[in-house]
Amino acid sequence: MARIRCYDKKSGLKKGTWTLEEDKKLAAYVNKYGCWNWRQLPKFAGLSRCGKSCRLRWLNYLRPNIKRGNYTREEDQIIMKLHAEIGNKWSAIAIHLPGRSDNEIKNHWHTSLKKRSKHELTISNGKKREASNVNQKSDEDQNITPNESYSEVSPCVTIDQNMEDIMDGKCEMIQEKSFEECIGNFWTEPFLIDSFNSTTNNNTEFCVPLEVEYGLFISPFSPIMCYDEFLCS
DNA sequence: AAATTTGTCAACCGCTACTGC
DNA sequence: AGCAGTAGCGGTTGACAAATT
Repeated sequence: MARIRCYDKKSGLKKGTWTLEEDKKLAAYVNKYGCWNWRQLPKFAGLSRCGKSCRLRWLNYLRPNIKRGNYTREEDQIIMKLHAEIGNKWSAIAIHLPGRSDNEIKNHWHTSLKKRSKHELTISNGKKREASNVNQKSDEDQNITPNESYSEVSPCVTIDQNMEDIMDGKCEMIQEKSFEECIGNFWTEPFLIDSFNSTTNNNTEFCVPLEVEYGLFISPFSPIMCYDEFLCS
């Protein structure tokens, strides 16, 4: 859902919906240098956003292999099961659903699963009370309320295609690979510096802090590599 | 066709945890 | 131990679209 774009007059920072241009800047910057410091990052990436906003946008929308679209029955079952066990620990639940962000899972819970969960609980309690010998429907039937169905194959799409659009096809993006498979490609070149003080990527000029510029920053996903090593490689 | 209600979900906000000094 | 800066989490908001009246 798009939000009206606006500026926070106090901080001068932009709020609301992210534009394609902003997505491009953020994705290109994080792809190249990693998230070395979310608070400082927007300044260096040329974004008028707060670090929190950038972090959220990256984690929920731009990071590689993020899934979008309908949830599979299996995913729903996992969410409901884990929620029954651990409650609103969305980040913990998200660990069990690769490609889904905690925010998305939380939204999905509030919009569909909560109701369904209550519905199932009611049915389950009713059946217990009745203790009838009526033929029970299969678990599958019980788990799906009318008008709801799941496709055999997940209709989910990863964000990769969207990222391709975002990067306008000019930046090498990961496609059709799991995040684990991609980690190498994705993070192995965080220090490809076009120039010492700035770097240009798709008409986007970045500023880079010295720590990052000289390879002192260590991406959590990349092997340790200092600038000297980079030169030697 | 217009008005109203409901559902969805991106994004914001406030709080806590963690880390380094 | 205390403080400051930062990251991460979960609750909430609000814009928009779809459904309903």
